[in-house]
Amino acid sequence: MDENSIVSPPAPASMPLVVIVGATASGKSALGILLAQRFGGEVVSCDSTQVYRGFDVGTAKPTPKERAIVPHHLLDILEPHEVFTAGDYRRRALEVLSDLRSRSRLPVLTVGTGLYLRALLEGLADAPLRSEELRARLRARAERRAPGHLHRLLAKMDPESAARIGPRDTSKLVRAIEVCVLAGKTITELHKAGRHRLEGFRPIKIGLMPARADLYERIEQRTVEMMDHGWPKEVRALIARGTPADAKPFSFIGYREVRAHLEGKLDLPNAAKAIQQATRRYAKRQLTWFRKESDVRWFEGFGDDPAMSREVLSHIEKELGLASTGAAGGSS
RNA sequence: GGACGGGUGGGUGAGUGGCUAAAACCAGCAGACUGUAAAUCUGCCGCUCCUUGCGGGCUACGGAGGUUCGAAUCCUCCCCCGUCCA
Repeated sequence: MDENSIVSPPAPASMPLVVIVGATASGKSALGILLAQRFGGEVVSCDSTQVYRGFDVGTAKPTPKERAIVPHHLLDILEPHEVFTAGDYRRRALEVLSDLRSRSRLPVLTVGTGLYLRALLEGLADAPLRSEELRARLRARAERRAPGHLHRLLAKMDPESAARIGPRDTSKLVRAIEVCVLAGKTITELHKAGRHRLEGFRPIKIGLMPARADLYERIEQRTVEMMDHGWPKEVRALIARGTPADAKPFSFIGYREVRAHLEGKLDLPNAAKAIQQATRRYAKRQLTWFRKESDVRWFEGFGDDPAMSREVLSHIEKELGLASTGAAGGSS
């Protein structure tokens, strides 16, 4: 239960950890399965939406068939009403990694959520957890006062982060103030104090970067497929099961549109259009984040493209120090 | 054939003589982001030149002319779209 002392094996030897980053629909899942299969590994999802039980189609969660090929972790670990944060992800992922280490299985991280990966690899500052009460108070207060109130408030407590955060960025302002109030220190100070980064693992990061136009095309096509393959039915079932309308996963891309459609507020073609657009923008934000990620070996294509997966395989073999046995003909 | 209404930058759409390369929104592009991150927020967004500046030049509001120191805005003719009347 203690968040930083997950079992502490005596000086664990560095173990490889494969990390696959890429935008949504770039083929991470397929590649992850292939790599896990080939190198005796297991897939560890790093995705803020796939943790929710029952939200399958719209989150492009690996199917039962895929999950039968190779074990998957950190999928379906929460009920829809539960709150989950980057810190929670880190704790859960550390447990999984330590389990895989003890069984000598290669972890293969499929990463859609950049913040979660960073939280795992680089750690988080030693800052207080979120407080729903405080947040509610802050937001209520912000609504009563003139615009810019939170920003001015933060400027008094922590001028440095106030300078960094935009006056309209309520989410980040609230967190910065929350930290000050709860910790009695500024978020700036806490960040300077450092973070506990992941030890005992050697990340091998690969990135999927198909051409933008191809990615967008695939996003559009995949949205249509999801609509045809039971997305509305899934949402209807969730509602019937009594899932609260304000449950977090209902605000994920697509779920809000499908709901609106089921409620007769949006016709199917327009719902699909809205989803495709939101997904494209999301993919773009992911790429902005991943481009900054250090030490990523980028591959220009989709993860399920056979030619490309051969390239990735031989790259990983090299990284793992295995003799290149593939028909691809390993060379340097 | 006649009567109205309308044609504005990738889209929607404001703008009725100078403060307009032209509001706003969308799309697009780029970026920030250490605990709700599929979230939240920021910048750019006609072309071009340079000594990158609240800088210069060019092009632009269906087309062609005209009025005016000055026009997306006024006038004339033409083309196209919508509605209505024949």
